[in-house]
Amino acid sequence: MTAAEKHQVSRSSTSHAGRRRQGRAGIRDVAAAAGVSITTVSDALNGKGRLPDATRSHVRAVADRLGYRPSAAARTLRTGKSGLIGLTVTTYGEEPFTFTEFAYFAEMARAATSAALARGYALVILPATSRHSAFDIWSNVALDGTVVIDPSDRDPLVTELVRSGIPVVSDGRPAGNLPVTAWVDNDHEAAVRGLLDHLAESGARRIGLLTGTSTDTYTRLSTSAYLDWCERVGQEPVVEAYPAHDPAAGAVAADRLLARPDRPDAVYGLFDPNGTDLLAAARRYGLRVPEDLLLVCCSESAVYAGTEPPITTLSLKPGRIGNTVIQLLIDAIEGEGSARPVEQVMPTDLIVRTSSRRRPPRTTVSAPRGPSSE
Amino acid sequence: MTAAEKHQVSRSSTSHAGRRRQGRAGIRDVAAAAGVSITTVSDALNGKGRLPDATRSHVRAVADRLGYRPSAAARTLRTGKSGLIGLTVTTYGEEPFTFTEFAYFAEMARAATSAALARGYALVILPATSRHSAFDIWSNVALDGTVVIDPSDRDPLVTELVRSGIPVVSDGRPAGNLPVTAWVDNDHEAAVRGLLDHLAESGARRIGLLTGTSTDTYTRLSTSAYLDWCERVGQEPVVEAYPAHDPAAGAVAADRLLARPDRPDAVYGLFDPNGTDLLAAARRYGLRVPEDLLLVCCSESAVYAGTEPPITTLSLKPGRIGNTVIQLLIDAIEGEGSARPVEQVMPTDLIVRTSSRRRPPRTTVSAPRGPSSE
DNA sequence: CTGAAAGCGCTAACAA
DNA sequence: TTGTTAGCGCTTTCAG
Repeated sequence: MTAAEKHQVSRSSTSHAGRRRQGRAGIRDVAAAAGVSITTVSDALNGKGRLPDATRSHVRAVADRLGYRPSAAARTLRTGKSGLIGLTVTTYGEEPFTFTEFAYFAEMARAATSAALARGYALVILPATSRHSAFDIWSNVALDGTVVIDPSDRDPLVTELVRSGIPVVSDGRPAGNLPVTAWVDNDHEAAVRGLLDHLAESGARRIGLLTGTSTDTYTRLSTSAYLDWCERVGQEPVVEAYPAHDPAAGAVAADRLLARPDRPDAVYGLFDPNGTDLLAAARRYGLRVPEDLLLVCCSESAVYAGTEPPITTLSLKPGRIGNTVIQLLIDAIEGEGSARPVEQVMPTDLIVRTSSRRRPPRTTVSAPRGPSSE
Repeated sequence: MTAAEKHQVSRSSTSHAGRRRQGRAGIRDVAAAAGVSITTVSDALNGKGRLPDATRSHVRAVADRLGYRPSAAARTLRTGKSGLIGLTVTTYGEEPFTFTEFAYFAEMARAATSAALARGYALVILPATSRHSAFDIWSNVALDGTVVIDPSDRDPLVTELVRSGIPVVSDGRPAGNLPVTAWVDNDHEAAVRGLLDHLAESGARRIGLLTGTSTDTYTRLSTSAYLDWCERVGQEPVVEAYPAHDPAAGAVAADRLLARPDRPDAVYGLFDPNGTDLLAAARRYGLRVPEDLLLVCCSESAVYAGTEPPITTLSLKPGRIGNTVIQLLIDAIEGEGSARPVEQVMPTDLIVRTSSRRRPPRTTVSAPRGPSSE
């Protein structure tokens, strides 16, 4: 084969003598078909350079006709940006993504996905551990940045990511002094204080706490805020703790709390299922809610609007958090690494429902009671 | 600069004369530091070739010491595999991922993520539409395959993906004759027949259906199975339909169904929130469940185990579906495209609870009733 | 305004 | 057994 022949062949096909006819059209194919250079094709398609509109639209038409799709891999290699953001939850160990269990994760992830997409990025769901299966999936995907939900103390994953130079933003303030790029968290202490005040205003004399045995920041901050509040108002703390991972344990702990001799007349439950469990326990002990027992739990679940009675919840606004996390991360990615970490504390929402109102409005009580209590 | 000098420089640094000192170590840096060639480094790290164990471990040690992370982008470009699988839900329009609303998506996505990770792939969450923001995010990420949940008729996204040669597996059978690589779906007709039989066995004389107004496959198949069943047993159909997207409409429809002159003594609701809505409606009309009204709805939500009374649900087993979808997709990706499409129909589970049992067992009734009925 | 050429970092033939 | 070389498909200076 002469040089000329070779040249001709590599023009019409994709370089290697004539084979690989089935593969998608490449940028050279488009260039050849449009009668321009590959540079012009690239510029035309990316809106770079200053080509005449005629050339631009011609190239686009040809590309369309050939069904040309630029190779993301090549673009990533060349530009160093993949448009991909990792998302992981490290709290609850191996199993990837616990969003089934907690509405918080679902909403947070949804908002984060949405926010990322709006800025041209996509989320990749990754496992909590660095070494998952045979080979490390983390280093198999080109990430522009990573969101870590609830990083644990001295999380090795975070450390490694940061060391390898990729921005990391965490949902939940990092516990040890993890070198995250930025973090977003709720003001858990203010939230607990606020809701305890609300319960006290509703007439609570002795407020109990249903908390977890683990040492994550959320549990720790919330519990100590409760203890501080008790000390401030001079109430003896009434606390039951259980391993939050275990859903069955929650029901038992709820029961235990209401079985105590110093039974509280109001309870705050830190975790999503606590409301249901407490309500069931109250029913078993013949306690009316809210007359005999005021109830609040931290949850994003919609079910608490429909229980009997509806239960007051503390919402952490996970959607807002997910969105903020993504904004900070993308800012860091695109801002060429702006040195000092950003910390953002966000407010919570107490959604007050019947379970924590001492006197529910007459109207809603009498109307539905008619047909239901036969 | 002489050729020799140039050679020397490009050995010690990363190719271009001495600059770019801050970037992560590349494969050449490792090769230089270990005193071997880059091929040897590549082989040692990937377990390819047949190097002496000494070399292998030496190279690994050096790579570790330098904090070497291989470039996923380069690997992807070279090998043509990214290890990335797209995940999208097209049913409910623009908004990416509706997993907040339906426990089905959450569980399906969780299982899919887990299954993919176990085989060395990660999931990327992508929007339903091809043209999302300014530029097309779909063509900005290198995908080895895609999972599409509930593709709509002649989905342009699916068509385009398939045309560009990437395997697509759908959760839910494709409606038009979309050219998906494979699909997985429940046997919705058998499920509906089974649950109607169950209701009839529990004593139902007139079973109503709460369905949707949209024409997706699930709604269509379930509704027609209901109508067929009615015809077979000689019951006049009692149907109320509402736009399933609108949560408020569901409650209204539930109410309408129980307000009819030909009020059913049993109801099946096709969508997740129907159980709660029907229960509320029943209460409003003074109907006891299950004594006056038998209830079943299709849902993955755990709340139905805790309602008063617990409600029988039809589970589509989304976890199993998510897992199967991923297996089929990865098989297609790694199996070099095995021609003919694979169709997989999977069974459902009817989780029978109090709401559809005419006579609940004595034991579970008397024990808890003690403390609760003061 | 357009084209040629140089790689991005890696893997896989092919040589040595 | 190890090293050399040729690209994967694209973007981006830098000449024309």
